[in-house]
Amino acid sequence: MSRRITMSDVAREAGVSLMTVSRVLNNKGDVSTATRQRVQGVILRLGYRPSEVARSLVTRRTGTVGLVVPDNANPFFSELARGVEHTAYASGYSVLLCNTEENPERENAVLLTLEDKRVDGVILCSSRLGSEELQAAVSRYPASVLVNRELGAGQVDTVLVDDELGGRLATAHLLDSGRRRIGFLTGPEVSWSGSQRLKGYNAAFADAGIAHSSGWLLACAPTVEGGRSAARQLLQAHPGLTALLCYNDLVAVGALQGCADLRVSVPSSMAVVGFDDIALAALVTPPLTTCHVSRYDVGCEAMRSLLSRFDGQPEPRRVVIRPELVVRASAP
Amino acid sequence: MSRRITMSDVAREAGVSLMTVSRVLNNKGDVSTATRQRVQGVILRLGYRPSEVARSLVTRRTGTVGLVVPDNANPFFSELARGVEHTAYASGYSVLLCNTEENPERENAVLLTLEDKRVDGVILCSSRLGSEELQAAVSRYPASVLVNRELGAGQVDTVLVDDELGGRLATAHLLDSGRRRIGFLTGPEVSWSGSQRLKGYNAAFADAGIAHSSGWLLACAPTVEGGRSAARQLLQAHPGLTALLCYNDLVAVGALQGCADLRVSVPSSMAVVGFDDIALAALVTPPLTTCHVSRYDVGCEAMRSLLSRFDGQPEPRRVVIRPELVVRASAP
DNA sequence: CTGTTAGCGCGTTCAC
DNA sequence: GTGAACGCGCTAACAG
Repeated sequence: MSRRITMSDVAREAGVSLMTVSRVLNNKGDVSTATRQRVQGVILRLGYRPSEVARSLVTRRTGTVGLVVPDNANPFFSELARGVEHTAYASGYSVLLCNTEENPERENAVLLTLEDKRVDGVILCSSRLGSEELQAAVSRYPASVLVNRELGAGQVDTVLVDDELGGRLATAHLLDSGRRRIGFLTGPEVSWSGSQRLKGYNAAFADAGIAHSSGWLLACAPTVEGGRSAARQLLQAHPGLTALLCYNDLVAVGALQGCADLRVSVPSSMAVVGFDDIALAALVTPPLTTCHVSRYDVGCEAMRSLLSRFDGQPEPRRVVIRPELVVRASAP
Repeated sequence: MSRRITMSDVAREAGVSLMTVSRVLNNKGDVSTATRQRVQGVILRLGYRPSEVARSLVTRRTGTVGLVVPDNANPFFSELARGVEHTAYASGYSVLLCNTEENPERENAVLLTLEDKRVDGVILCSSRLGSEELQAAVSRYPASVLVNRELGAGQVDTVLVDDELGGRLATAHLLDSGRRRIGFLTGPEVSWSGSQRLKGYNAAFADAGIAHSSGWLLACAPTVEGGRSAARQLLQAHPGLTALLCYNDLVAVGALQGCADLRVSVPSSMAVVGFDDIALAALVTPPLTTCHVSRYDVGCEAMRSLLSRFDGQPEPRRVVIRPELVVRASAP
């Protein structure tokens, strides 16, 4: 590769100074129409492209935001990423994608990288970090948004799914349909959203004045396999259960399989409810009853919070997205 | 936010010159153990983090690669992105994620942005650009890899799925099972992989010495909805078809729905075969026969090609990934 | 072993 | 309307 064209190449070729080139590029100051057109001609002819690296060094803005997710292969986050990228692109921002692979050390490492790259902001999803660690982390960026995680009292921009409401809706639906012994595959033990859904689960039982047992709860990996093995384990320990609430749709699909393994038929003997309403949910057999959440919208909102900060808005935004129960055959 | 700590802050605090700090940071040159430890102490105490943007300006390397995909919400690309990111991370690179949304203008726009950001390389997936345009585009980066797309003769790094083989395997399997009138939902008209699979489809018929009709082909959007409506349209136009080969698994799931709409039962009256073997494929009813391709591996290989270029390897790599037919109930 | 001098490519003062 | 200086934060040559 030959040396890249620089601003001075353009300036020399057009017979003007660096300043004039800079001015036409940024539409700043007054430049006579004649020289402006001449400069623009040279820029096109030479195929000159200003270096964002050099520009960032002086403007102290990179036009880049970091997106940190546990796993981009999980449909929840890949769709969220789409929303982030779409909104970012519309405002001229780029997105650095980082997977933590559910590993806190790696989460810290990618956050350091993003700091080194001087991103203008960070969108941190489902962080597995402790509160102090997280607080310290977010304070190192010009702006940051937490998704699926709360911290302090309105100190930091946040986009949340109202998981407590979701857990309550799902549980209430099951109770309404006459199921009273409802198991709950709660996902990763440290999961914020999992604990929120558990609150909703407990609240629904309390609302209905029905007793339940903590033995009906079981943590699991947030995957199909995690759901399958956990469902088997829970159903064997508690054969009297008549429904399974699941951390997310992947776990619910696994639960479906676990039920099949044990010759438990869904929904006649066992109702299964998921969370998220990923594409899969409507397509498995039986189709999943689940809490619908538009993760594309979650991504858009998160990016929008960053943008409003970039625009000078001083107060943190707090967006709460309400899930809606979608009733399908797995829990009619 | 207060001013960031810079190298001169560290130098002043440690009582040394900028160069010495730089040297301990990069483990270059010789520094006495005493001063090295003193400097490292100051760095930790101040929480200093070198600016990658300043460093990039002088080293002319950003430690960042661009990943351009049609749609990160498509499982194929989100898993590929995971592979790219994993391999990149292991070698200290970051990934800028860009969606083209199947729009050539947007594809050109994101490629310009990546050029402006001075990425060290680009991974361009399923490009919809014309050959000349594409040639011009890739030549603007220090390194680039094409995925799911060929260009020239071994001029550029390439990772391909052997889609012709896949099309042949799938079609031959259907012919072997006694199905002779096989429709093909070919996906987007400009799709490279679609046209390759069509070659395999034609080749399998030729191998078997069986006649087929171009009326059995129909283009469609690469989505569930696209597959559903296309399947209905094709089956109504050609009621004699006994099998449907589909551009990808999403289209195949749509085809399953289209068959259900028309009261055509799968697999007894109609066999359906997909491509890619996304998670969904094994979970729908009936489970999909499909061509398995590890898109995670595709992503890893693409990034590996970039890395070998960064390491000075002059010859382009060409990786061909062979799909494997996974036989399930939709086409036994 | 350590410091000094130059830039990397661009925007931001000021003058003219 | 235009240009000459300077600096953003850091590394690559040279000195010493």
